[in-house]
Amino acid sequence: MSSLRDRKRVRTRQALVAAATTLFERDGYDETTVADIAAAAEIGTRTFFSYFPTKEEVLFPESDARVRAAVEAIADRKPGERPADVLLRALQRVGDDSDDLGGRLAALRLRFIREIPAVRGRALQIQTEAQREIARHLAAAFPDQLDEVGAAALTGAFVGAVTAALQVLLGDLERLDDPVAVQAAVRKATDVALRPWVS
Amino acid sequence: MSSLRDRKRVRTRQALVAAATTLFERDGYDETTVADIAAAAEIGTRTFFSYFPTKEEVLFPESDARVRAAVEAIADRKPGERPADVLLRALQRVGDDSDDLGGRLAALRLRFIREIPAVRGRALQIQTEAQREIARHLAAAFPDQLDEVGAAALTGAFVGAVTAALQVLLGDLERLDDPVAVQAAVRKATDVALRPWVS
DNA sequence: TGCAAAACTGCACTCGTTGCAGACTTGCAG
DNA sequence: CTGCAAGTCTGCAACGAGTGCAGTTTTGCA
Repeated sequence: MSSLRDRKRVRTRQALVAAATTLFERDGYDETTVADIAAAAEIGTRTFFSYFPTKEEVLFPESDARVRAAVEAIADRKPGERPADVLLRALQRVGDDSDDLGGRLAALRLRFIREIPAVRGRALQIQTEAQREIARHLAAAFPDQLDEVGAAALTGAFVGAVTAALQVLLGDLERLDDPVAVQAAVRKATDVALRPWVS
Repeated sequence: MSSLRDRKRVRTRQALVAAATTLFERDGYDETTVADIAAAAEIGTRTFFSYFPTKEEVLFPESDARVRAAVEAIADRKPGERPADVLLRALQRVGDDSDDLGGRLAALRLRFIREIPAVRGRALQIQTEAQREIARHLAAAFPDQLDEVGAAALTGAFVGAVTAALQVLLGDLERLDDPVAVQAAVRKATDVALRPWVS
């Protein structure tokens, strides 16, 4: 049961994300201090760190939602599908999921991943962890065809290909805040990167 | 020509890396402050930052050597080789190169990549940049068979596969400071990950 | 209503990192 | 060899992220 305590906690968390989004949009990442964000959400500076362990983290709330989507896709496999097919479907579902919350946060995230090393680093870490988690589930789903290492290699190849392609495609975009263009880039990246396996 | 100024600068830089290595081994990453490293190398704390932009960076001197090796391998291609063949050779050469300087720094690096988020993040960034550079050269080497996006996807797939496999294999190792075991893991990772392409 | 657990907060502190300004070195032209 | 311009080294002051601590408030539940 979600007690009052829990609901309040969720509300405060969302308030922090909202406040951070607005401030980041207006002033930029480095120019916005944690104290600013906390004040805008009407909590003490110290308390911010009981909701998010670092300043970057506020840009990645719900980073596990995508993983859950992929894991679901693996669970939904039909008999006879091969590992690569399942993985392909899982990653496509993750891509579709990327029209994130409202989009403002997502746009900021893309921008700061370009601009701020600390944010880029965190994003890469999250991706790496997600990738490992997916590989684990994939290995579990095909115990006779994949060991842990093989599953990791396969997943790494797919994710690496899509990510690298996407990076080039997004690099040419000047406006990251146009969801249509971003979505198109994501789709094209998966298409190009995974074409060799679809055949 | 390397003037006295330049030679001195190189020497100081090496002194910093050496001092950092020793201190990191003795006290750990977080417990060693930049001031400690600077003092051990007999320079002012402020001056440290004119040699390395951040504390992490001291763990990655010469991060471009590996890239240069790969680029060379691409340049050395024989007529008739296909992009995947060339890339394969390039990555194998990078792997062989990994019995780094003396090995102490390399062992520390592996350990801290596991333990310290900031170091892990930086390592991933460096890898991403290296990957892009390699992709650019690959695209330039095969202008009629690869565009920028395709080259990035191919490179991303290879590097992603090897990295993910390596991560699993190294995860099972308890002693990162045994160069033989690490080297074996690297070799096995490339073998497993790239087997599908070798056929 | 009362009390224990959990949450919130300010305070003081450490550390990485930066801007600034002054002192010192080196390279080179005369 | 002398002197000047450029490059280097340094301490100092400051800022922001992040943490441990201790005291206060709030909430859940008996």
